[in-house]
Amino acid sequence: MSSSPNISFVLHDVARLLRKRFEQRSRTSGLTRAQWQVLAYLCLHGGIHQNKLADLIEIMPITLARLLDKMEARGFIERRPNPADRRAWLLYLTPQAHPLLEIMRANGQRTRDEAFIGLSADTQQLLLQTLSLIKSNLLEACTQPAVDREKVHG
Amino acid sequence: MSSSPNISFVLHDVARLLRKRFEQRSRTSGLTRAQWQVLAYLCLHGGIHQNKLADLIEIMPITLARLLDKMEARGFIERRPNPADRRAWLLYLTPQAHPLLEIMRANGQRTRDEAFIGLSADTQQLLLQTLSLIKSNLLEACTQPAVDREKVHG
DNA sequence: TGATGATAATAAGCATGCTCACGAAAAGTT
DNA sequence: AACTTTTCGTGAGCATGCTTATTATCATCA
Repeated sequence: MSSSPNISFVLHDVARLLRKRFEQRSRTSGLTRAQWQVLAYLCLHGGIHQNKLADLIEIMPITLARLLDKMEARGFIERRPNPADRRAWLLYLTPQAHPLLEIMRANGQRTRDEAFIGLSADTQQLLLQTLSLIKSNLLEACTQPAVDREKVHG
Repeated sequence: MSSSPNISFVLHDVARLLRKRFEQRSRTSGLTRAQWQVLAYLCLHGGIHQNKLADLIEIMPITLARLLDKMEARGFIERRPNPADRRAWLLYLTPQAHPLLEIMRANGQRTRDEAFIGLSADTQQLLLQTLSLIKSNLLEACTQPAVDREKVHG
């Protein structure tokens, strides 16, 4: 690491702060960032399986299962049995989830507005492109074994 | 959220994947990303207090305390008593931490190399500048109260 | 049909981040 | 000196992410 700030650390900090700010805003609404992401995807893909949804969001199925447990307990989503495959659930938003969509969307937008002060539309566009490329590089890399250096003096 | 991918979600994904890939690489070395960050800062600031270090890394002091517990148990750092202030510890790397610095630096560099395939040096530089600006916006924003919208129909 | 393998969801257990709360010690005030 | 406030570190408890392992069900093929 050079003396200039490490881009990975900064990126990590930004992600953490975005989440923190979003959740400061959404505390009374009762949805966290991760739960809101699930809700947003589920809104577009009603009736999806858990593993498919986990694939879309790119998290581990078990991570999604835990999120869904909480959201189901709060009445925002439901798991309907799938007659064609008794292993899999079909996921749906409940009616009471719909008012939240608008609120969460607005909270996300406000958080982004705060975060992007001083950035031109072009810069934001470029940022999105750059991040998308990095994400696709990393998704590819993560599927390949990573050879660690030996413990000491490898 | 429009139909185009939300920049916050992508940013969050990239941070998560960077951490995942780094830790795939570092598994046998026994240091996680967060612990490596602590080690890197501590290398530059031997003798610092916990709260000061937490401030530098911009995490909550309690989060740092937990990290230090583990790193102390593994013999990578030590907390020395501070005769001038019995509340505060003075933090130091141990000698056996030093070989790890090089290994972790190399792992970080390799992870970044994988992540930044296809990005020009200029684009990387711009990315760093952009992220730094966003981070500073968010640090500012987080200090101010966030007014939530009312629960429903606010 | 019966064994074998793949897939859906979850369990167990860990790491890291947070909020809230607390005790001990220092610093400031009267 | 005594009281109040601030600061340092940590405990408790939660959320989200991971790896690894398990159970139930489905799919395949001999």
